[in-house]
Amino acid sequence: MRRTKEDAEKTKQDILDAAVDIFSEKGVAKASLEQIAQAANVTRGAVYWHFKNKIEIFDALHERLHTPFIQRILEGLEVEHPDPVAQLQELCTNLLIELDQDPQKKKALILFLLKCDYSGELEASKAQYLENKMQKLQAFSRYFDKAIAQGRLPADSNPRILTMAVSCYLRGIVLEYLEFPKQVRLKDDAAELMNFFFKNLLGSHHSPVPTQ
Amino acid sequence: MRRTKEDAEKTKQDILDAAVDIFSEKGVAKASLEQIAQAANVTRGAVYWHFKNKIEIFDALHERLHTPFIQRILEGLEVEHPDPVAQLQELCTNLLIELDQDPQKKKALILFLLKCDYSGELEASKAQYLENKMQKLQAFSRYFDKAIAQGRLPADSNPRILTMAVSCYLRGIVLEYLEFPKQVRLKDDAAELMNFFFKNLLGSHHSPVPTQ
DNA sequence: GACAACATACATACAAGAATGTATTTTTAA
DNA sequence: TTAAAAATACATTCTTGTATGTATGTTGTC
Repeated sequence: MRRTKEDAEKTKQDILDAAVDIFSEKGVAKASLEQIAQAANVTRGAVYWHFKNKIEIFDALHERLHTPFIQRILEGLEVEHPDPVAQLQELCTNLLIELDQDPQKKKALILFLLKCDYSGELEASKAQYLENKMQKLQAFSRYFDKAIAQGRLPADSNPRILTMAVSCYLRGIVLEYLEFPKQVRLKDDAAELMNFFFKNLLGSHHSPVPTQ
Repeated sequence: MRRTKEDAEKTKQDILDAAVDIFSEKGVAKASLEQIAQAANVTRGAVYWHFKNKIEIFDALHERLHTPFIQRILEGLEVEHPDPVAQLQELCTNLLIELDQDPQKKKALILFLLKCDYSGELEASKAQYLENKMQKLQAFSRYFDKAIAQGRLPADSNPRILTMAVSCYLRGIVLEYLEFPKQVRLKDDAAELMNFFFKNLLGSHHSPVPTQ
């Protein structure tokens, strides 16, 4: 059933969309290509035409999620902002609130944080995953570097620890939210959670010395 | 090949130990009982004698890990301590440092946090998992309740948010550590990470009014 | 205290289902 | 007409659960 190029591209996206559903429903390991094909209203033949195997589908989804996310963090670094730490706080809060409002993103994140493990078949994908994580950490770190250059952070603050702390805290919140949405209502709690965390770092401009 | 009761118990523990290894190597979903049996130097017959199926093995491991953990948190509540929040901070720090020093516990945690998903076959286990998590949250919360009763927390602090925040932060730290031990060196960083987090809550005894 | 009678602790063998990858067709756009 | 975009068919591989075999500990009984 030869289709036009646009049809083919749509089929491919249908397969990816179906994969998100099936993966997050059954878990990546237990999801079969037959199930994905059915959910996309095609046969396994179509799936194998567009993708080499399950791993390639997974990697494609991973990219589709991560690219806009890292872009978002980097964008903030371009903009001028009086207080980089406050900016980072806003960014984190907004990311959480937007997550709460975007079911698509939510499903994809559930998949990558809860429904997959990087053992065995996905081990090769782990390298890419780590690469992405490093990008994220570096981007976070640059917010703190900016703040330090502006003398806006307490003298005793350690940017490496701060970066790690933010990253861990965010990950923990997202996980708890995805797993137990009834307990963690991001819509209401995101701002307060972030506020508590950043309280230490704001306001008390220890040494408001201009750069240099 | 009837063995004595002690032999049988040892076999059972061997199977559980092997299961930890195989599960964390291949992931729970992809691990086969044949692989576990081989790692334990028995046949699948022995495995099926001691456990109904893979899920029962998983549940047994889960219990073996969680029971001492929750016990540990509850113990702290029995002891008298001048500052419950400082006590909680110590507890968290210690838990992290001990984790770094206990390869067995580490492997088990990797399994439950990174190598399994609760879709499909493990869905029934999720209820138990949630039950355990609730116990943990309540225990954490009781530390803050104590502190509030003693007037040792800032007036504007919200115990629900605090509990959530601690829980998320801990989870994030443990995850990042297990996944990237090279980046997060708990031995060196645990105290500082915890210190940063609790800084807000200590020292500034807003209203040191005795109970009532 | 010896010896049936039974239960336990496994090992082995087998049948059935599911999933994968590939080979082969079919249809139709270019 | 030829080659892309699938559908279909097939062989193979894994796993699982269960059924069955069997050797040995254990227990009650005389």
